[in-house]
Amino acid sequence: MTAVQNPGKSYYVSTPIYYVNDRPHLGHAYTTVAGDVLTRWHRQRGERVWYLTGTDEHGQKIMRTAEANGVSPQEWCDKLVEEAWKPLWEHLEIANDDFIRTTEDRHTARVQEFVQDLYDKGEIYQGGYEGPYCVGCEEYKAPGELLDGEGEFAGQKICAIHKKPVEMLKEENYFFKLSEYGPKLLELYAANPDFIQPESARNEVVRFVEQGLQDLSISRSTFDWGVQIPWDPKHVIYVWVDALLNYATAVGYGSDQEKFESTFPADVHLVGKDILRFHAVIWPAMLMANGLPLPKRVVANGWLMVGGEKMSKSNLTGIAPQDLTEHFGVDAYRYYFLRAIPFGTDGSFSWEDFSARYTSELANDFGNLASRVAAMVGKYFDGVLPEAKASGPAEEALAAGLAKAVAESDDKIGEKLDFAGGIAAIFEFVKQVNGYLTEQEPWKVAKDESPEGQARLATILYAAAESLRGVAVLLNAVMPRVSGLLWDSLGAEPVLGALADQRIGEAGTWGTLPAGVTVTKGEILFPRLEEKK
RNA sequence: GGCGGCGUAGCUCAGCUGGUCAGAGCGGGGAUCUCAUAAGUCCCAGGUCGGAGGUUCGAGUCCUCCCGCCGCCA
Repeated sequence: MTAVQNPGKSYYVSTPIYYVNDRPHLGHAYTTVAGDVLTRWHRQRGERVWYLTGTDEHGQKIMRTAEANGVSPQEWCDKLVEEAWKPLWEHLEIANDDFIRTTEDRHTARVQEFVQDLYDKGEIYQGGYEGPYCVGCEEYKAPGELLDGEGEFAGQKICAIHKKPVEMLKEENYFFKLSEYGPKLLELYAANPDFIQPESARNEVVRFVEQGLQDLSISRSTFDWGVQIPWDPKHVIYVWVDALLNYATAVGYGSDQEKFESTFPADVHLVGKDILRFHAVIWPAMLMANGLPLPKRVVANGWLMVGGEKMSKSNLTGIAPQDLTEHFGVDAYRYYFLRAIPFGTDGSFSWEDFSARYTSELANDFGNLASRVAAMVGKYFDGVLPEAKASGPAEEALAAGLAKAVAESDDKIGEKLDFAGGIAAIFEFVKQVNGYLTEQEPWKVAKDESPEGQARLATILYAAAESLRGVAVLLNAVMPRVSGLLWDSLGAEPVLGALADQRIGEAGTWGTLPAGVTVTKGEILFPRLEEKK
């Protein structure tokens, strides 16, 4: 990690600028939840944070989809954004600071300025182009990467990704001198090995750039759903150039310099593997061309495999996030994908695995722990958390376990974006607390009515409750609602303040939860799942 | 067609530069506590490490070929 150069700068994370051609699916939600956990974590470190998401609404594909549905492109986007995208993020408790739409004036005006700047600097020139074009990909294809059509498309060339016929297009286009940035990009990758993650993705990008870059066609004149080229309004700006700029326009580029300087560039651009190249090649080249600072990291997450069926932009499965949250709940949903699949690698998901982890990890290990501790404080101390006056080695071991969980999860979640590893560290501690209770047997100690026995009982239950306090703080970023329930159950808020305000750095400070708080049993954290389905 | 990568216990996966590397979690089986969401804790896995050769004193761990997946490129 490099030292912070601008102390007042926000930790800035973006989701991909999602193409709003259709409703969001599991893959979109996976990336967005990851970014939400990452930013919530950094907020709990006490940092200034900016979490951006938004939608890419231009391009031929959207135009045609809208046409097919008998509405204007803008109406189509409005409907999807308002009825599907924004509601899903609310549903999943995504705490984004902004939601930018590329059809908004604050974006389009700045995009024109940016492109005009490049034009004025000689980074853009006019040229002609003719070739096979895939509407699905929104890009020209090299003849060699096309497949021969079969069945209804027999005799035609089809796109290898979309399996649909390509069209021969001829355009007078404007080109960005991307080819000149190959060496600089390779230098960037070499000087910053972490710029692209994971490593497998990085290697592919490096190899791609090493083979030599072509100049990028950045205008289209065959349709008009886009941002006009300022000096030649017959053209609209290539949708990806338009879209990528959201990461700058949304944080004040060209309009609010103070905001821009305190936010830009991004610390982390989260992307799917399919759009990695746009973010790791074109985007930094665009910024270099206009003398703007480059993002710190572009991190690609892997594919989710469902029952062996891979999901992708062009192969949507029928699974909506709501199909899962309905059964498992939002908190468990947020937890599951990050816990079960190492971030950055492809991973398979199944209903059965989700169900198994829910029952074993969330309900039995974690939820039940909270339940048994609250029940005992209620039963033996009338719900008033007693003081720990007889601590010993067992309690020291617990405190050390919590400190370790804090350190490990902070490094893994907050720095390495290893959500699975970080969550595992927290749950190892949960397991340790269960083991502690089994060894200490407070239910037996409770029968010893001597002062020593009662002091020991008080100490055990205090230690268990204090452990849960730490767990609530650490899990808040991942499962805000349930962690809040636990926080309430511990009676912590009146004395310690809101859960979201608890600092990660202090989460391991043993003895933070003061004796005397009112512990209540409260709502079951993770109810057992219904047998159905 | 060229180049990554993958194929390890029922399931999901760890196994860096070759010699406790045959593992973890879950499921399953057994024991045990009883505070708790019939939850907790402890014990039990003998799987030809995709297949066939080869290098080596010794190979999931290196080489060759083959089979099956996946990605990038052409």
